[in-house]
Amino acid sequence: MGILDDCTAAQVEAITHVNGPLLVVAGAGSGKTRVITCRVAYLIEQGVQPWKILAITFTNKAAGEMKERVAELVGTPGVWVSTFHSMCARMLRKFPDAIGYDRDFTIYDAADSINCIKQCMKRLEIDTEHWPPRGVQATISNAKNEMVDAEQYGATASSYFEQNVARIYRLYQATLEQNQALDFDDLLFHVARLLREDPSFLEYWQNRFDYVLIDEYQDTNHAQYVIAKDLAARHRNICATGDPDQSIYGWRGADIRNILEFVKEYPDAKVVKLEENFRSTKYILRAAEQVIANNTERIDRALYTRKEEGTKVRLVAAADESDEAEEVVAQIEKLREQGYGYGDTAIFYRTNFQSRSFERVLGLQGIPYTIVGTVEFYNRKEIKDILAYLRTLVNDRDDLSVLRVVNTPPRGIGAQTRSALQAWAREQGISLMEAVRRCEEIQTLPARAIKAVSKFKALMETLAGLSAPVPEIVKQTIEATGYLDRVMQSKDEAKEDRKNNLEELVTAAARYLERTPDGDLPGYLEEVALVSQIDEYQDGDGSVTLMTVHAAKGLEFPVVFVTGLEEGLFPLERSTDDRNDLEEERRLCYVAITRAQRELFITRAHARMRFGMVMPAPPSRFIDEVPEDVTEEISPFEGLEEHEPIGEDEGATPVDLAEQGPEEGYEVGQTVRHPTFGRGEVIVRSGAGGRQTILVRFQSVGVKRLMVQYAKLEKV
DNA sequence: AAAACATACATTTTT
DNA sequence: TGTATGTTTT
Repeated sequence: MGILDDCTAAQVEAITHVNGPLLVVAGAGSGKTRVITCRVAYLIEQGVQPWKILAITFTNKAAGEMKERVAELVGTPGVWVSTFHSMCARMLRKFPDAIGYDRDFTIYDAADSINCIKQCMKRLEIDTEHWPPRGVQATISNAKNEMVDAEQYGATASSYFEQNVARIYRLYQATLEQNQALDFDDLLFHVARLLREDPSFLEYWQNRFDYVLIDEYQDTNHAQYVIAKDLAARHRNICATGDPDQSIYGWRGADIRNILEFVKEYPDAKVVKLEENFRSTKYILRAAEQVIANNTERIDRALYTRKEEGTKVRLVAAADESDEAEEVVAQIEKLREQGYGYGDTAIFYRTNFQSRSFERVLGLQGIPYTIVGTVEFYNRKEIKDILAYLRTLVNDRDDLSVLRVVNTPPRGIGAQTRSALQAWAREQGISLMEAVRRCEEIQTLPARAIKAVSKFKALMETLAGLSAPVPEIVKQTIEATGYLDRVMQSKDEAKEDRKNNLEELVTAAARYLERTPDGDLPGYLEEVALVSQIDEYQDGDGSVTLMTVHAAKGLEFPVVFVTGLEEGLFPLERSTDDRNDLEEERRLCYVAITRAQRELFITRAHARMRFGMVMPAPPSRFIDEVPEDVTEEISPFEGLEEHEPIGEDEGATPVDLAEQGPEEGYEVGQTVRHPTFGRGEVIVRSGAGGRQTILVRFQSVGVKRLMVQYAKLEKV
């Protein structure tokens, strides 16, 4: 089986271009990832040593899949395939001295980072109410992505906010160093900086790779751009692939210009365009094209497919989010009659909170479903607690983690004692754990506290002394610390869940060891810190997949529901003012549509519960941008045979459809009276005839959803 | 130190 | 609406 079998001429051109810069501009569904994979295999076949090839992907999942496929194609492992973040972590662990760190530094995730910033703000006596640490973190993160360090930031800070951020940034950075910790942005920033400032670091890594390939180049930020460019500068064998229309990470510092200006950077670059789509039917592709055509910041392209026309894009307008979910489920059931399984189906939404209504209805109907990344496993309290123990074992200078575990579960080291420990550590210029070790020297501590702290110290020494495989260490930590006992003794309603999560953590460690037989605790912690939501996703278990549009990047499904197409939600309200933001929302919509292979539904609700209040939701402008000749409207409730009546009026007889003319219906603004709810105003209506549903805001009980044919309403 | 109670706030999107 | 965090009470 040859590498180039089944490839189009354009694909072959991209795969076989051996020397010099190469840009592959590829539309959605054009087999871009396959091209990169084949190219890597081809290079090896041409005699390039596998370990001289570096391929950078967007997620760890994509990296794993690519590695596997290359091994299948040429039977050679050894290609370095990873994400920017994982790659940088490995580079820094190789030369930790270059940044003045230990080899076993800790990686802080976003939550740790915010936590740390919060503490810095408290120390600086900066009001965390007025300036949320989350916002400060985002500002610092952006600066790092632009490779602006704390000093530079301070030098250019003009507003009062910026000046305060500069102070926080400085202390935050100093704290990170003291804790031997790096946040996500540091991983990139330090590597990018070292490549520029440290000649030996630059030389080592430039010589290490002959070929550098970067997938999803449209989503690289400035630091990533610098890293890719500098790594490839010696051999100039850089291959970037991407689709400007799928750039959806601008808010994270991704700079679409990186791909748009690739040819300026490399004037001799070969550019290959892949315009044939192998994924979607004609109707779906037309819809996607017409939507994205409304963007101005783009390279005009003509995508085409040789696939059939297919089914038209179905537009569904539901009454509210519950109705939307019910309608989606009804359509899923209907498609099953046509041979589609649950596993063929994906439900996409703009924001995570929208998953709730779908979860509820799917659960109620007993339909198997998988949510990709809502309450992330590694964000759960019990998991973070145990991970903090493990981090402490690897790097005991990480005060943040030590502080987290020192009295978890409670062991008599209260707030007083903790403050005393912290103060003394600061005074002595030592880490918190060092202060724990020397607690007997602290004059201000009462004997009882010293006893408790000493016990903690002994516990940590026991754990640190374990030389066992990673899953065993995790298990020991959960048990020896008394954490599990504490959970089981508590009256916490979720204690069984917590126990299961802790067991799952041991299993996860075992899986890690299987993948990485020589893996150790530091390696496990690094992997845990850098897993993404999508990395956990496994298809093929026959369940409906729920995820945000962002998470859907790179995936495809036979049946796709793009939900919540409402002004203010998709596009998101805060993105509608700025044209660039709006265009990114539109690209996001384009990404969502182009995930669909055969059946595409675009749904919306007339009203949606937000912040506990029902808000009217006008249709998204993106719906108008889908041409009418590729769409088909589905009236609500179609296919839903048994719709539960609202209220207890079991005896109500359905009104014959024909008997109820449009003049019988309710209009928005109509005042009505209900036997139990009293007076109210119609705020939303949907459906027609006997199946008309209205939302009524009652003076006494708030908003209720009523079906006109069942509710005993009278017009006032 | 833990439970009971109160209130604030959330909705971008993620490595 | 639901969760997360803080405050009071025991």
